[in-house]
Amino acid sequence: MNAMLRDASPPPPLTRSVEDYLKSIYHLTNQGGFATTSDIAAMLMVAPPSVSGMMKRLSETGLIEHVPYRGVQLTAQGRRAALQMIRRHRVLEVYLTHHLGYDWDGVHAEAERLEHAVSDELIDRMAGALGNPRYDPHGEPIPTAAGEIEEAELLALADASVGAALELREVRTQDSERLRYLAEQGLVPGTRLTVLERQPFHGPTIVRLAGGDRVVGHELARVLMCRAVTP
Amino acid sequence: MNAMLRDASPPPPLTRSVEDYLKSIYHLTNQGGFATTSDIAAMLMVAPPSVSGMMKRLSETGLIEHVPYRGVQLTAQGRRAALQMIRRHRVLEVYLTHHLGYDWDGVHAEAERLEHAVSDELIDRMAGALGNPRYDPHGEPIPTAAGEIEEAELLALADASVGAALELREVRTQDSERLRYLAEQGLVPGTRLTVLERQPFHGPTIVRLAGGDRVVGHELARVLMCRAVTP
DNA sequence: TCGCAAAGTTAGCTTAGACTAACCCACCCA
DNA sequence: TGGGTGGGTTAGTCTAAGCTAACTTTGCGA
Repeated sequence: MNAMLRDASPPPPLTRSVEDYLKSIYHLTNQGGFATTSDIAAMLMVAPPSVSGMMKRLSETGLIEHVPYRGVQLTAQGRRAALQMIRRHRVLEVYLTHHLGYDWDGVHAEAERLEHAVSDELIDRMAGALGNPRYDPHGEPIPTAAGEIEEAELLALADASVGAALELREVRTQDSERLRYLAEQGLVPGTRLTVLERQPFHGPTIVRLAGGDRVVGHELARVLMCRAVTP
Repeated sequence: MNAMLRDASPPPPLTRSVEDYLKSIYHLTNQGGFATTSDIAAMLMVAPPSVSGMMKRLSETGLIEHVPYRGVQLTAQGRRAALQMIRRHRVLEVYLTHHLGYDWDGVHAEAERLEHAVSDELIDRMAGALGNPRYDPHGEPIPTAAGEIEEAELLALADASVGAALELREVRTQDSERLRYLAEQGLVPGTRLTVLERQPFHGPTIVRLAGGDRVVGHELARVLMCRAVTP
């Protein structure tokens, strides 16, 4: 209605829903490109028209860029908000595992709810109590309070060539059973490994760790994200 | 509609708003009697008709007993839910002060938001890490996980008779300035004191602590809740 | 005891965010 | 090149929870 008034009011705080949408869009566009309506809908378990409606509101408030029938991308402002949520989530995951005895695999749901309620002050205090960790328990980088995030060149173990020396950096699943199994096998972020062999036709990858050799099926090898290292 | 269906579905989780209303009603009816619409409205900073609307819903779901134009009281079920919220709030306050460096007076707002997002498991872990404390930083009793709360016979310092030997148990204010001032004076939960003198006409109360004598104005003496002790 | 002020309630509107049903656009393939 | 088909959007409904305006009830005090 009135341009003066429009710009005068401070930006309202984001709702829980908006925070969730921004986070999803960040994850879906992380490798570049657009996030589609149906991908967002699947990730948040809502119906596609709910996403269309939210996309309209978010692009009106300048958090995303929406190309109808194509998809959406975050604006700089939207990206900043998404990274803040990701920082909250990952700091919470580290804090809950290190200080309150949560398992690597049970911490996600708790953090998912808390990330909408914590203040930045509390997150910074938790991070401080942990010595400002750079990675969460899954190995994913934690954005700084200033909104910087490490962009690592990662490749899935399933795509690594035989002979490569790697450090396992991220485990891209939240599934408890898979996480527990991988931890038993010694496959946690930080582990060094060498690719010994790969069977064809989506067969397993055989790797050598400090603790011995492991046979990793194709499905799991696709979620084990690694960084090349010099042996 | 259908009695079979009505009882078959599990009770839906309470919304944030409902949790806040139940907590307010608990506090307002703690000394017995009814909570009135306008008291609840003032405590939650909403308009009275919003309260009337919510009272209707809450009595339909069996959480409160509503006597129109008179007020409301919690049912057993409502009281259980309210005590759970109070446990969450108070455990959070202790945890944030003891483990994350929050001040006695700055912790309330953070706990107010977190109490709606934490799981009971997290609260129990926090309580365990603290050695299952019985009182929060204000001296208020923490309900157990089973929903039991200590009902203490407390009297305000302003009402205590001269010569009485007391233990300060609760400080019934959330105001930062007052809390800071009282802490400086050594007036925190657990402090032992003797009433030396009281000036008439709402004048100050003079008390003796281990650390010396203090003059406490009437306004503050009304929020300092004490328990009689044998000297 | 009667009237009026204060308190409580009802009626009706708003917003966020979900849903279903129905319609539209883009693109692949024959 | 022109259908289909599948994914995206629009239209319209629902619920929770807030609001204001208009009403009813209660109970105090003249």
